[in-house]
Amino acid sequence: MISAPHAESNVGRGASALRRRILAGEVRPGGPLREVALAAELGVSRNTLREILLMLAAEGLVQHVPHHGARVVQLGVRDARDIYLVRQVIESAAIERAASRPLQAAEYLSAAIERLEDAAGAHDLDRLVEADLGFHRSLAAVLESDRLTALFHTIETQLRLAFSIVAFADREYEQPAPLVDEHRRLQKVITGGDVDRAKEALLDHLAKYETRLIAVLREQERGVHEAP
Amino acid sequence: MISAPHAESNVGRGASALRRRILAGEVRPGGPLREVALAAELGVSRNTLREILLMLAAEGLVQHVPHHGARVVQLGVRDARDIYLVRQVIESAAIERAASRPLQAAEYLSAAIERLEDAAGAHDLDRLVEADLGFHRSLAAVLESDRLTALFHTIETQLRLAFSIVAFADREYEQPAPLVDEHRRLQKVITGGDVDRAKEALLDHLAKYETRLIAVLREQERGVHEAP
DNA sequence: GTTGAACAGTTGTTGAACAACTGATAGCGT
DNA sequence: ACGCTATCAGTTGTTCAACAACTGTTCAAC
Repeated sequence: MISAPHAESNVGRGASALRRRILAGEVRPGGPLREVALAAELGVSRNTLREILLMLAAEGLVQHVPHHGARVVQLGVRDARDIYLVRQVIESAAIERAASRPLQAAEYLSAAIERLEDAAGAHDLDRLVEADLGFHRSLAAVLESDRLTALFHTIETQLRLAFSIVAFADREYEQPAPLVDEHRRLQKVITGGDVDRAKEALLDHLAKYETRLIAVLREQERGVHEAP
Repeated sequence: MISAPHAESNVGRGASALRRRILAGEVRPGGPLREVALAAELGVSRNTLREILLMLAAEGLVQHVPHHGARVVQLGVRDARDIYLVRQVIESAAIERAASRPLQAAEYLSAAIERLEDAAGAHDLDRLVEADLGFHRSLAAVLESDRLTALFHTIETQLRLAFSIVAFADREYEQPAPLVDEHRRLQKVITGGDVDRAKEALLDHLAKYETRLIAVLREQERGVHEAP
């Protein structure tokens, strides 16, 4: 019964590898993912690669167009609005629930804040983005809903994809102090118990990032339109 | 440019067929889906069948266990709680949004009510279940969020799966009049504009069905436990 | 009775092959 | 120059047959 540590399957490994590549920007959003070439690069057969692409499609990293294969998802303004609407819905609900289980919420969020402070101290941009997302993931986790957590995960992935482009264009992350402060304020008002005020603070916070992301995406869309 | 009506792909057709079979109860929840046999029955190759299974897994109809293949999802009490939590979150959010676009909400919901009345008049149980779900789908549609709509769709599918078993055990649907009335009341209070009262009515409604579903699932789980 | 080794059934994965579709190119007629 | 269509190369969709890897079971040996 010493069940060997289950070397992950090829599609699992391949999916991780491709996910990493895409998030690293090795294939630009909208760019095609050719089956034969990718299969060779990942060292798997084409059939296996197709399964990998299906998985990443379910994760929202990849888009399937019939007879044109898979493309890396390219977020548009419409997607950004949708994503932030979902975040409003999920995270607001989490705030409501946090009010009825304050100790657990406080624990989750303070741990997240610590990670944010560490990342800010290390001047590591990737870790900072990660910790920012992590804070909100912890908030969503208060709901203890597998399905909402899964949805939040796909959204997180898509945001990471967007950030991998946006981060350079956004000065905010270069001055991490106010970002940490703002999340700390969020934490306090959420664990404070005043649901309405907490929700309001959250919506403000999200709206700020939404408009910022949309601005960059608009710029990008215009660029695509201008340069054929 | 007369682009022929795109005969659906094999995996699309196969997925529809298998979905229909599962929802028709031809494979009982928890039952295994053997690749070779199924591929033969659906008239596709095993590779294609695997893609089909991945799609249904993304839809939440099928569950993948490494080296044991796919099983029809078997909802447990925990799933039922989660599903109804998600419905609370999504439909409550929809009610809030409905307040700011009352004409559209009224239109969607009244159409849904009409379908419910038709189904009730026809004494068709399947159509009644469908119309019940349709009412709530219309409510969720007010959010106009692709991602939340998609999540709601997977939940709807899982509920259909559960109902295909539960409906027989539940007398409620045999007397459709109160069911229609309750939804009509919901419609009125939602389009009425009093968000808090509407939410309260919704939560009551959902809680009723949740406890009913959980009761049946518990019964079922006990049955499984007793009869090896 | 426990251990362990062979076994049959199933999933995981591969490679090659062909069909079907798409977009682009080149040629034709006007 | 313009529009049509025939062809073509590249890509995806799908199949097939085979083998490797894993699982639960059966059966024999101790």
